[in-house]
Amino acid sequence: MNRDDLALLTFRLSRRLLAMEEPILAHHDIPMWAYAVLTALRDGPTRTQTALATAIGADKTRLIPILDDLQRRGLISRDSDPADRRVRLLALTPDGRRTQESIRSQIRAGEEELLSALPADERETFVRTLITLVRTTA
Amino acid sequence: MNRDDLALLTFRLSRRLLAMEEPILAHHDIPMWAYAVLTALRDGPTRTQTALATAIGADKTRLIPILDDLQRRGLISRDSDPADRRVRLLALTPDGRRTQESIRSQIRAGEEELLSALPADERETFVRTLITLVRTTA
DNA sequence: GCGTATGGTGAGCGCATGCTTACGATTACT
DNA sequence: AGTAATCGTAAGCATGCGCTCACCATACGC
Repeated sequence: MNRDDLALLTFRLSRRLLAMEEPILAHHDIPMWAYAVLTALRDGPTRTQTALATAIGADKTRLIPILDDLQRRGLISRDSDPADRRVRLLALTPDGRRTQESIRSQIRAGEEELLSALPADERETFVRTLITLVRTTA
Repeated sequence: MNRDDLALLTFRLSRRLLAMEEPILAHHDIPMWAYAVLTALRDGPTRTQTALATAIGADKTRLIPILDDLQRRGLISRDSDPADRRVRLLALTPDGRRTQESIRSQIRAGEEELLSALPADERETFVRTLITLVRTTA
């Protein structure tokens, strides 16, 4: 097979998908990394900012102002853990969850449109395999 | 479905695949964009550097030193088009083709290892769909 | 011949990011 | 009690990149 490398292919697709998301995120005034934070917290609170940074693939020192802004806007809560006062417990607020859901549904609509060109079984296989590969390479 | 967005997923996978490629490229002293150039030229010469930049998603002004270096190392040829002396005709040299093939086969080996965890039909569907989506979003 | 456009190139601005270092507060271990 | 490690934060360095502007050479249409 004479195809391009997976890195080049995923790099190109990633940039295009990010470009598709950009107007939606801009409309909510939420940068991409902030959205990644909201998305990561959707499944439940996170204990330690270090763990959150690792989960989303961001540098923890870069995360500080992002969390500051999300907290200031009332989209996340950031509490000291009584069990260990070094640690911050991070969670979505109801407002944060609503914002994340709103952005996600708009993004999802764009994804559905893009994926609609594919047979249903192929799109499902693609998404499932993508998730598997992200997990495998973690 | 409560999965992450495709942009976040492909962004993470892309970074990991690029990280997998990095030692291979470093060993050949070929930066990622230079490798993208060599890969793009594998299918045949390109007429205009502008077209090449567009094809690989790079800024044409960023391409200049990359092409300079590849040319200096004898991996590409860069000739003026007699039909239009503004234009550069770009092509792989035999050395460039060998270098691209060598890098590609090492990258491919790593990809095969990664993909080997998947059923054969799923990996083929994934790759084919990835290529389709890159084309669709161009 | 003139005006407009394109290709290639050089220079540079501003932003984002990976990474390092360091510090204070706190925890854990001996 | 002393030491080491961790968490969160601040500051900063170096690099890469998107993008703009400008210029020269060349091409094209009128």
